[in-house]
Amino acid sequence: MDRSFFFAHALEVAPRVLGTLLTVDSPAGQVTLRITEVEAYHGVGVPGPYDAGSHSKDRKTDRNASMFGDPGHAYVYLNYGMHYALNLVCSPSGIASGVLVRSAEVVDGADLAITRRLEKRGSRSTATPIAHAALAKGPGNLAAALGITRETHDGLDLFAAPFHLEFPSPAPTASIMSGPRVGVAGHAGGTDFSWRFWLSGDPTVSAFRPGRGAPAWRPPSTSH
DNA sequence: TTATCGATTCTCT
DNA sequence: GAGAATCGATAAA
Repeated sequence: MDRSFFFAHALEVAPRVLGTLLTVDSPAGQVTLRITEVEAYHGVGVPGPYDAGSHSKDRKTDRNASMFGDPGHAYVYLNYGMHYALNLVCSPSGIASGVLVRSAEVVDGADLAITRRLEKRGSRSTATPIAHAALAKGPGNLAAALGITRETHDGLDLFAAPFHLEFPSPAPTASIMSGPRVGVAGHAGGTDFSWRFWLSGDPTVSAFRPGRGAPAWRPPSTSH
């Protein structure tokens, strides 16, 4: 796998990135993930429909600057004031396009991932052990398991330390599913895009949560 | 097993 | 000042 992989639009890259082995190194050790669930986002100036759920939907800002940067780099942002999320920047520089890594299976460094998850969770909950399949389930958990923050990893090259990418073999194209993105409300005209991709039946794929914040659009009533 | 709700802070209007 | 690409605990069933 080389950088040219990321020169395409996020929508093309997203399904192909499934199964990729992502390693992040740190002084504490390294964690390797097998990516199982992603979402595509794009911004202003990109061909295709207006993506109202994207951070770069209107213009370049301080936060989303990395999304306009070179492909094959990381875009990391803080969400809900407490969770970091990792994006893989796509498309040539100047075009905002990225793949949000939602979930993955931890294939190496599980002990370190557990430690980081428990550290972030704090002393509040003592019980509730973390199942292996849930170690990197959801964008916030995934970033926590890898030890990724905006301060330390935003804008970094994915083809240089501390990152390492390895293409899967064989590519698991046969079992790829797609559907609406998660947690993105208020799409223009109520339309959503099937820009979420995951490996069918994989236990690490995050659960779909309907009804968090009512959708801006409702189907016409059949009664009355 | 499924649904609801509080936590917590940054970003952009 | 509102709302956000979420998580995990607790309540309800």
